Amino acid sequence: MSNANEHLDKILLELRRGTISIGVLSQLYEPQYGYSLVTMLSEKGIHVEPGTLYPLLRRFEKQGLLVSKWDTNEARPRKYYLLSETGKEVFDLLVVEWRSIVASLNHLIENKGDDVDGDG
Amino acid sequence: MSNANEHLDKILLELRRGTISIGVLSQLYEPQYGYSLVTMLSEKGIHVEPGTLYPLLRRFEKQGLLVSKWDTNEARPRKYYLLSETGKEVFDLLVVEWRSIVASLNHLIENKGDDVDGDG
DNA sequence: TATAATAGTGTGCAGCATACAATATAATTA
DNA sequence: TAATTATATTGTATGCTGCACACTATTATA
Repeated sequence: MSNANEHLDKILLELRRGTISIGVLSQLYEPQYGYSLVTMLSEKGIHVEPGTLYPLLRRFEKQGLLVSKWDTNEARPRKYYLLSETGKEVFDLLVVEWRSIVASLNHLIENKGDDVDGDG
Repeated sequence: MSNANEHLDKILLELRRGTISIGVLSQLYEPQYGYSLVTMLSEKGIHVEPGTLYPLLRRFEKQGLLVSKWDTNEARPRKYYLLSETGKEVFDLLVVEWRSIVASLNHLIENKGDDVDGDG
């Protein structure tokens, strides 16, 4: 008990979840394949499990946010994903909303509980 | 089709989800009751459904992050929630991680897909 | 009676994590 | 050469968590 970290991990899990989509989409202005995304995002501080990423990529493709094509010229066949036009629109809007969320959250965090209101 | 907004909404839903916890906890350095949190957070840009908040508050209390007490002196009985010591620890750590996530995400967003590496 | 304030519950659905399976290549060893 | 291991690469199935939505319940007030 008193293991604050356990609860932390759970909340963080939830917190990171939503950020995966935006992280993945951000990297697909140029074609990438799943495996490269996993390692690349990991290097940049976004840890994504393969078992999370692959279904995500497929879902996004199904939704029309991504397009894919197999490259069988290389040693091993790789499935490259790329943002569609719709995907770019979605990503742009997503970024706008993301910034708004970050702003709201930061505001809350900075005046944590301090009940500041100008109308006194 | 081509309704980018539908997919956007889904991703945004996921994105906001994780932020609810941190938003709620941030407001509980001083006692608040559920209903006031809903309206207060809403004013500050974090929309939370009552059906989301109440279970969340109870879960957090069960996890020891919050403590609660009924105030029956006022007109209607209100259940006030407040951060416990553990809750404060968790919140502090949460903020640290949150900032880290924001930094990573912002970095990805800014160099979206531009494969910039200094070793080139 | 109707409405607002306040708290609570139950169900459904989405989606990540975990673990697992499958294939192909490259490197290692016997 | 053959068997073994490691790595690259994609994929699937199941379980758990938790939000959204819709709903119920209670009390105060008009």
